Amino acid sequence: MGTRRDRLRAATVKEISETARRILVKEGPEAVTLRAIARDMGMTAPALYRYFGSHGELLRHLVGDIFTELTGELHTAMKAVPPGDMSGKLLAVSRRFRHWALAHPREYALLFGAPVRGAADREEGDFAEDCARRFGWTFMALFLELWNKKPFPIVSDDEIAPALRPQLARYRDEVVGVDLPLGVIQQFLKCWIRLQGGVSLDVFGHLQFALEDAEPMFELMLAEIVPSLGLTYTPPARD
Amino acid sequence: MGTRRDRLRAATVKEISETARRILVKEGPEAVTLRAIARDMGMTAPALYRYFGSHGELLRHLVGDIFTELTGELHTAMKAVPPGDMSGKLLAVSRRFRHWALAHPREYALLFGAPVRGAADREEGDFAEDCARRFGWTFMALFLELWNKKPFPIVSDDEIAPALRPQLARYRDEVVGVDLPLGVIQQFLKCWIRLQGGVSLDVFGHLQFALEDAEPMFELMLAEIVPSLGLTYTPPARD
DNA sequence: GAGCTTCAGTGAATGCCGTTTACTACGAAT
DNA sequence: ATTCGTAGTAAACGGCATTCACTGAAGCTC
Repeated sequence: MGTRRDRLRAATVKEISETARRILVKEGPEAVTLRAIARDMGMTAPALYRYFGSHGELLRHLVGDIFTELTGELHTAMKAVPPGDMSGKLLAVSRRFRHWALAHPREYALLFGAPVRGAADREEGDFAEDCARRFGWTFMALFLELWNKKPFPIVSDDEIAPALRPQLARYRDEVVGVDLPLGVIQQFLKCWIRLQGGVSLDVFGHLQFALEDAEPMFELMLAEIVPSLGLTYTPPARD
Repeated sequence: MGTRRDRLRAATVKEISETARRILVKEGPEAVTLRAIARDMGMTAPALYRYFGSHGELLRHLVGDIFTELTGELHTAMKAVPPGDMSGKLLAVSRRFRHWALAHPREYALLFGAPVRGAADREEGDFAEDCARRFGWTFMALFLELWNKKPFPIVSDDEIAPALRPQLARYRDEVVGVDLPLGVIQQFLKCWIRLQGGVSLDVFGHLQFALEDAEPMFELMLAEIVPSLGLTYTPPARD
């Protein structure tokens, strides 16, 4: 498989990805056109069809790359914390997520914006889909570790809304694949929704009507979430 | 002002808006092109420049219309509740917001999606900007009414993050224009961020990795928010 | 090494798009 | 009745994704 042709091909795919990424960062998602990419590479647009079936497919590949990068960031942040310090890990991951999002708004929009673009027509067995799943796992794994090491308070199954139970059970069985009380899943989703919901509003500028810098509100949220998981909140380290 | 010409002109503007809206709903934001609108109206695209300075301006007008419609919806929901029932009002408005968002995902994306499109380059004194402000007021007014009628527990100014205080003060003075403890503003933002954050994730499909119907999670959120405002949560009425 | 195949890449074309320009036709105002 | 403002048009420009027929070179087979 290491034939010369294959290596050249892989190199070109990589160059396309990097070019697309550069355009995305510098000029925004709508500027990531086949022609622009080809122009930057000294090629013509139709040549890109040798590597990607369509503009959308290229974008989806880009989405996958970005998901992978983000996942890597989060793992890095987690590893920089002493293994036993679960509060530290959760805070580190959450803050790194927000930080990455604000530092890469174009990329964040592509990953988590409204799914109107061609980038969103993810299909089964999709590269981007896999990367997104791995990304989701990062948080889930952290929650599982926390639950295993030091169970946090949860509600019993019959305190969960009846309409919610089968959904949580399905997610647990099909995606998580670990035997857990439904309350753990519910708690995970509650936290994740607050976390990502807040970050999305911030990145998309929907808090600017009131706030120039939403970090204190984010910390306020963390200060509420973290104790609800039986952990202790610590303010961010000074820079 | 009531000249024949003006009336015809206003009618055409209205028809353009309606056509754009219809295309938005049926085929998504990227299909709302000048040519498509003109085609649907039996015109040619350049004619639309008699009414809007550019594609972006037309979209911004559309955004304004939709904001106004949404604001109207929320007011309607509020009026359907006995005037003294503050819990009822808050729940009604919140649920109606979510309901409208899920029933109008294309419109919601245009209003609250990632601000990449030409629709987002709002300028000062913009029509869309005004409508957005009025929309924001709907919730703020509800909060003010609640605070005046039955003050909810808030934190004192010195318990608020120092970096947050001037921002909250600025928002209070410049936008709200009412003398209030900063804690009220902070509480308002906390609630609003949770509310809109959750709805956005839901509408944009970012909860589908786990949930098919996120309503129970939304209700769970309301059941947490409402008591924090000194109100009592009531489950939604059966259909 | 000759001949055949595979494949990266091109150029031209199609049909979209926003926007500009020059032009026409008509209603209103003088 | 003439003038003027204006709604609308057609044609054009440049940009877009995509398709198709083609070229040329690298790789493989005998």
